Amino acid sequence: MKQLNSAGDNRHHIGHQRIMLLTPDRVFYLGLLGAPSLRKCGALMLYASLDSPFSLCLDGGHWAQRELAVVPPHVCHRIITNAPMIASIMIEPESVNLTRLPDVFTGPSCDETATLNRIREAYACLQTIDYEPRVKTLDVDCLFWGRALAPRALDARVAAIINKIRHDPTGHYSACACAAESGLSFSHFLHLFKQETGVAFRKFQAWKRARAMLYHVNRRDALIDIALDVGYPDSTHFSHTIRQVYGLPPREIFAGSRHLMILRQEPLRTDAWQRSLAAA
DNA sequence: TCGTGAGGGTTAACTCTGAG
DNA sequence: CTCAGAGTTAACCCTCACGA
Repeated sequence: MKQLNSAGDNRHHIGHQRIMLLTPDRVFYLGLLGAPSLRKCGALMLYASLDSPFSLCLDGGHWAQRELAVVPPHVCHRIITNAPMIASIMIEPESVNLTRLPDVFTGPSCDETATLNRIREAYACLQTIDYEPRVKTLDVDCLFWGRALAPRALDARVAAIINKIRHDPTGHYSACACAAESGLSFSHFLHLFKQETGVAFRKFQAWKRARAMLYHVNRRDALIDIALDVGYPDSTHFSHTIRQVYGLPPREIFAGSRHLMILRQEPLRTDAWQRSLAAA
């Protein structure tokens, strides 16, 4: 396994292993991008190039060439790259204190080169893993940002509902039932939920369900089976929603993910991983 | 047969306002 | 801070058609 460098251009370390780390609050993806049309994810997105820059268009605005870019949750965007692989990181906005994120997310004061190098180093480290370990959000945060990201303080009643959805995003939760469970009226629950999370209850649920698909992207079953497993009523609805969120039809996503290694849950332990955590 | 797209009706959810 | 009601919105669900 390779020892991680702490500085300098490390792009030569990154091989061709496609990898995705999945925790309930984070997705770290290194792999094919395809040619997505408009996409709109419910997570805070960070894209990082591995070699050549990519082009990004936010909310129908101007195209910009970038090596590193942040897209806020639920913002329509389009991304194009000629590079075979791209790195992307998704952070569930309700899981972090948005005012205490690393510089790259919060403002122009970020040292882009250093951040890019750190991300590339982290992915290079991930690529040295030769078995399927289990992942903890805390470990991955330390690897990528050098520290655990500060959690968001949410109203306990909203947090309880969010936690329930996090544990089973494929389930169906009516706002009415959730309100009753929280001891709130229907209208106040919806109001409080949006106030706390910044997103409407239904939108939140729809995103979590679309996100749950990621756990299945290297399966070879029929899409209808996967759609049903993820909680969609049929393949039509599945196809439509996934295309809206990821900008690609499910068939294309699954075709591009056949050789994707998926790491999930907890805890994750390798020599290189331990070294990088110790150095962080 | 399977995956996808489009259209239309239904209904749950959203937003706003006002009141206790 | 909480609740209730009314009007609006959009997600859901169903059906059908088309192409591979």
